[in-house]
Amino acid sequence: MAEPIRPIVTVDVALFTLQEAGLSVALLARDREPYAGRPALIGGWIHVDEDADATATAARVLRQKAGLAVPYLEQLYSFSGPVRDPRGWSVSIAFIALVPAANLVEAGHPDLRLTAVDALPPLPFDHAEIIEAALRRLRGKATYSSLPAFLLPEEFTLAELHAVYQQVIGTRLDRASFRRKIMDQGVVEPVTGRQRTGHFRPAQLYRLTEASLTEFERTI
Amino acid sequence: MAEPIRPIVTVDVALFTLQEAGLSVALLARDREPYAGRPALIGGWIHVDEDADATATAARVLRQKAGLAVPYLEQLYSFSGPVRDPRGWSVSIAFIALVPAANLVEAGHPDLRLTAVDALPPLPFDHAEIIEAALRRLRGKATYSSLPAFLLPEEFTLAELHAVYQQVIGTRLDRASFRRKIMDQGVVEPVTGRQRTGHFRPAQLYRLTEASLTEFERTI
DNA sequence: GATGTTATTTGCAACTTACAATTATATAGC
DNA sequence: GCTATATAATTGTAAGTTGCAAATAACATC
Repeated sequence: MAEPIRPIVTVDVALFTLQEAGLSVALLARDREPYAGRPALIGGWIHVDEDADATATAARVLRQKAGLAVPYLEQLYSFSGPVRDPRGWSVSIAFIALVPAANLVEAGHPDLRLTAVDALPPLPFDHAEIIEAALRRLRGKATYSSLPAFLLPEEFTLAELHAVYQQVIGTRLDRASFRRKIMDQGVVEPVTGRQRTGHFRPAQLYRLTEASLTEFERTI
Repeated sequence: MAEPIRPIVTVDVALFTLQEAGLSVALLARDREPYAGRPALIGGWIHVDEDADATATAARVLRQKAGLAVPYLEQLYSFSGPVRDPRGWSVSIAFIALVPAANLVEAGHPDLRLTAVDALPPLPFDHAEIIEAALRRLRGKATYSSLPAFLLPEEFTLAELHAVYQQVIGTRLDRASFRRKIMDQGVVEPVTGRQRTGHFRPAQLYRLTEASLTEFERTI
C-alpha cells in the first residue's frame, strides 16, 4: 500500500508578555505568502535536518524570527484540517511562550508588535482560535501553578506577583490569601538581603524556587 | 524558496478502560511494518481526503481498527522527532479515549488486548512515553473534573463513581467528602425512580448532567 | 422479625479562604 | 528629629471545606 499524502506541518507560537495595556501577544508581519505582510503568530516550518522535536522548532523560530530565548515554552495543542491553511491539509503544532516585557524590549526583534489580547486585529489562518485556546490554558494553569511568574523578571516582589496573577486571571485576588498560598506552596524563596526600595516601605524580593513550572497541591 | 521536507504525521490513541485488573489500555497487534505483529497503541495515518481534522482521524481509526465509538476523546499532545519512527522525522498527534468496559466487550474488535497500565509489555515507537503522558493527564484531570465518569456506563451509582475515581487517582478518597463534592458541583443528576437493587439496600442511579467534561470550580 | 451488608447522612474538629483591620517601614517635608 | 504619607506585610475572625468517625436507612435472607 502506498504511503498516504503527508500534510503540511508547521509550528506557531503564542508569545505572551505583560505591558501597561495588559496581557499582550507578539505578532510579526508575515514574510511570505500566504498572507504576506499581515501580522500573525510567530511560526515556521519544521526543519527535519536540524530540529530534535517540535519544541526545538518553536525555540529555533523564536530565536531566528524574534531574536528571543524565552524562559517558558509549552506545547499547547495541534490544530489541523483541510481549510485552515490555503496551501492544503495542514497541522500546526501550537506553543505558548511567556517572556518578561523587559526581555522583549532589550532583545526582541524590532518588527515584533505587541497587541493586548482584548484588542486583537483580524488574524490569518486560525491564529485567533489558537490565541483563544492559549488564553484558556494560561488562565486555567494560573489558578494552580507558578505559570504567571514567568511574565516577570527573575526577581520580583510579592505585590508584583499578585498583580500579574490578577491580570492573567482577570479577577481580583485577596492579598493576604494570595501571599499565604504562594508561601505555603513553596513557589518562591526570598532573595536574602535584597529589597526593592521606592519612596515607601521597601518590599522583599523573591525568586522562583524552581526554574520550571510548579503546580500547587490540590485534592479532589 | 523550496518547501521543506514534510514529516510523517500519524495519530495514536491511548484507549483506556476499567477492568478487574484496574485501569487498562487497549493494545492492537500492528498489521504492517515497522514492528508488524507487535502490540501497540491504536493508530493510523491522516487521510487528507476524508478527515476534517486530527480528532476525526482518531475517531475514524477507532472505528475502523477497533470497531468502537467512544464517549470521550481528547487530544493529548503531539510527539515528534527524527528517531521515534524508523521511517523518518515524524509527528504523532496523540489522543486519550475513555470507554466503559461493557462497550469494549460488546462492540470491540476481538484482536484488542487490554493490558493493565502497571503491567505493560515493551512497546514500539515512543508508545510507552505516550501512555505515561496520558496517565499523567488522566490523573491530573480526575482531581478537578468529571473525567473518570466516562469509564462507566451512562447510569451508575455514587459508590461506583467513587471507586472509579479512586482507581484512576490511585489513592483512597473519603466517601462522604466525595459525595458532597460531586453533588455540590452538579456533576451528576439522579435518574428519577431508577435504583440498582442487589442483595442489600438499593443504590440510587445517577447520570452525568453534561455529555462533555465538566470541571469543578476552584480558586487559586 | 433479627441479622448482615451496603447506601447515605450527620456531627464535628481541623484546615482554608475572604474580608477587614492593624502593624511595619521606608521617604519627604518641615 | 518629628510627622505625614504611602506601600508592605501580618493578624483576627467569620464563613466555608475537608477528613474522619459514627449513626441511620433500606433491602435480602434466614
